[in-house]
Amino acid sequence: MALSTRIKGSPTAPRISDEALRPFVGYSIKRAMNVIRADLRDVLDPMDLRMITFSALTLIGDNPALSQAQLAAALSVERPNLVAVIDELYGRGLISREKVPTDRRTYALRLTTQGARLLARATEAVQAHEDKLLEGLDPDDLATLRRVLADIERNGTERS
Amino acid sequence: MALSTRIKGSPTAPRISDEALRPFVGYSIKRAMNVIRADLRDVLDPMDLRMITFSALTLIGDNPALSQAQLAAALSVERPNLVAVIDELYGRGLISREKVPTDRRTYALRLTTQGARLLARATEAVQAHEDKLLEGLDPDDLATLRRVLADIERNGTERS
DNA sequence: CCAGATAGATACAAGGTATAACGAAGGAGC
DNA sequence: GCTCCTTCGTTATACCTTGTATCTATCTGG
Repeated sequence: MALSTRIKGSPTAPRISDEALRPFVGYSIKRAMNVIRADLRDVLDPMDLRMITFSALTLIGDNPALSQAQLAAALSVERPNLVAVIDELYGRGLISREKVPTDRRTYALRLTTQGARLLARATEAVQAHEDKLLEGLDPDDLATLRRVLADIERNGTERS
Repeated sequence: MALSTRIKGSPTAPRISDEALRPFVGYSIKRAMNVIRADLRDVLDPMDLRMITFSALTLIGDNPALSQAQLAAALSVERPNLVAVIDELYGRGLISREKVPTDRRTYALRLTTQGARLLARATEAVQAHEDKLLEGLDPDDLATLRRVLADIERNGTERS
């Protein structure tokens, strides 16, 4: 890819190499992530969803009655950053917030039928996006990818 | 589904599963990237560098006299977003900007001796950060990781 | 009951990314 | 020479993401 970094149609500007950064795995991960985010944004935009709102919907659907703190921990985001997300989902009628009698500080989050319906549509769209992005890749390589990424995440969080 | 096993005596809220998101490779990439960014930030902060300024310094060092547009293309960032970066590096005396006589629109970017010195220090620190993060991982798996990430990036950029 | 911890919220700061549009300059074709 | 179009660096803007400090209400353990 370093050699194919082209400048659109420009005859004067020669291609520049980013080989000096390629040895860093973080650089490759970042570039791949940027591509995924841009593509995913196009996929979720028509449904007025973002990465974080889609992720939140998915986890709420899979873990009914969870609290915001639990959701934040599962998504590895700070609690304050979830407030606006929950507000938005609640305001759009996609989730419900029930007071929990045993702990009056927390809310129990659940999908509404509307939320479940949107989530189903979004999940299908995101799956199609991934299928295209991973088209032609070896399943064994993808398994290795997942495993190594998990190892990196663990290596980084354990030592903090 | 999720196995949110509530332990009665647990003082804190039970852990929630994110298994519903794990099938998406993008999710794993994002989580790994978050860990890397946080760790890299701690590494670069003492040198007053960010990911983007470090990357820019590296490419300028490896491709002397390149222009901002070439740098932006190589880093896959939009040209406007590079202006502040170049301004900062120039203002700190880490790079030079020479007018190019053959094209008076562009600047030729080069490292100053000070910039080269800082880059050497930073590169060493970043390499140490990566070594720790990739500690214990199989070299073949890492090679696969790089290859698959490059494939994903190509898959995503080709189809735009 | 009290001290400390936790849940949700508010405010704020800093980065990252994308787009539109501008003036200056270059290039191709006539 | 002289259009027409493109590219370069730039400004302004908007939105998203992430993190920290702080507040309150509430819970929990001693």
